[in-house]
Amino acid sequence: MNLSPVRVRFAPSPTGRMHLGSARTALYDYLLARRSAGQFILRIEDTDRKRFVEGAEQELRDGLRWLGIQYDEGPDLGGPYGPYRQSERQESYQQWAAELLRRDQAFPCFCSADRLEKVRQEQLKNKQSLRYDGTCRQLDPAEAQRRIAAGEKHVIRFKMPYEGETRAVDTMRGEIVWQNKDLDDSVLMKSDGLPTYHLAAMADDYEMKITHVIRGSEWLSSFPLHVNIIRALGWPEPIWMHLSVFLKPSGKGKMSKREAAEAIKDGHSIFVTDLKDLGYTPEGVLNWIVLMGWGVAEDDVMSLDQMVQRFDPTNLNPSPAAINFAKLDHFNGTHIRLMDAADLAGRIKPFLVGAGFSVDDAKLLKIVPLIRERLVTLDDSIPFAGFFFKDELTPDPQDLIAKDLTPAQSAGVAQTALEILTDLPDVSHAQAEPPLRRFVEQSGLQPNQVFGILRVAVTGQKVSPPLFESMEIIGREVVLARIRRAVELLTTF
RNA sequence: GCCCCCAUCGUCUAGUGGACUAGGACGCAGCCCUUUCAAGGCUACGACCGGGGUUCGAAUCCCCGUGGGGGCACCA
Repeated sequence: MNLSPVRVRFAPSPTGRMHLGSARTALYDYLLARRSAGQFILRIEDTDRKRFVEGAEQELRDGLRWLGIQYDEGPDLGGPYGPYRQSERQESYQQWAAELLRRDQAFPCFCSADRLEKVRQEQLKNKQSLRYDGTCRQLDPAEAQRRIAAGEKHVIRFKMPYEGETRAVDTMRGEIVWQNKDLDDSVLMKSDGLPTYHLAAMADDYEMKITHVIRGSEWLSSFPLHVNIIRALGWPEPIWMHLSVFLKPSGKGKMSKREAAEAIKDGHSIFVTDLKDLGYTPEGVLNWIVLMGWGVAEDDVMSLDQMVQRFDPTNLNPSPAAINFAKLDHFNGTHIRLMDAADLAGRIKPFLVGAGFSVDDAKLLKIVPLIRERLVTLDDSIPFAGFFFKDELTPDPQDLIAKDLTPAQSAGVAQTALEILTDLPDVSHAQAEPPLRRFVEQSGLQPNQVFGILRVAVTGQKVSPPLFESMEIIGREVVLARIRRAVELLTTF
């Protein structure tokens, strides 16, 4: 691929939450920019005042920051081509619209919403394609001028050629050809004086010197409009890539609101900040989404930097991809296992604190190696490490009874173990294991019967990190107290 | 109804005319390891949508079907 520096932009509209599709587009933008030592720009497309959502831009920025996708220019950072919010660039759009009018590549349209709707119904009835019928395109320019001067409400539409064809290249798909007769005279400037995406995005891309446009495939249908606007104004054309959409897990249809809610019920989510709260790591999420639409032959576990090294946009896959949360779990667990203890401890701590535990850092650092390979999400640290920070445990007495043993027999086992441990200077792994193993052998019991009782006694749960390592961290006094308590529970069962 | 895009294991994908007995990953199943749960190791199962061409040779190129997806707003 060509490695001369690119300028790419991630241009979301602040109309909702940041989802996986956006994150992946931003990631590809970032990878391409870094790979070529170019710039990655964040631009906010807020020309729709009706759909504006307060806080959406903040969530976008938080999401990007959390993922580690850093932009070089943006609304909060500034940059040489600002402002980076479309609402702050209105004069520019008005000028370009005027220029299009001057070049006879656009026309004012006075059609009312009512009339347009009637036309649409008619077309629907006649099974025709749904598009503007060209009424105002025929208007005498002087007449149109008079009506504008008189203050009549109007929009500006692009004058799409009636004949011939439009050709444009998408790097993932090659050349695409449209018959101009199938194309529409789309609105460029709304009657409120604000531009539509079509004009605003093209003008910004031109003024911000964007070289590569990476966007969702939902833009494929307005692709010919966009290249025609660019060509009408004589601007240089960027290189285009239209990314496939994400399909719901079943593979049938794209992610919907309903499906998003379904995922949340399942302990997953398609929203970036939710994933963070659920205990997913940026590494895991990034590794997961980078591979949806792009493939590597082998070694698919990658850090962001490794992705930068390997990313090749000519290898992107244009077909839609079904979301697979099991794979997110896999990548998240894998990256957790790759972290060093201090790093992981720092990430786990907020989850433990959030669950109400007061966390001792030194202790947590010792716990981390024990639980690291058991975590799928950071959130899993709560069941695996919580008991280390509890003052008192109340195990279910039922759980203290070993398989094939009576409560009384189980109590006897616990009592013997308690005596063995009491005689020891400490309950370190090295000190505690040999005598307890000897006890298992002499008693003729199964290891899991003895250790099972102790596990529940010491950790309060049937599933836990390794027993001896856990006891060592918990410490002699607490371990003995907990086993004593278990004996009590079993004898009064 | 119209326009456009897409098509390899259940899923994400590698594959750019001969190196394909179609590779990897997830999941699933089995085994090993093991005091629980994991992790790890090994093994198994599993795909070129269909039909026509082009070619000595096609998963790969072309056409047609079929299936899937996106769009057809004064939303992005």
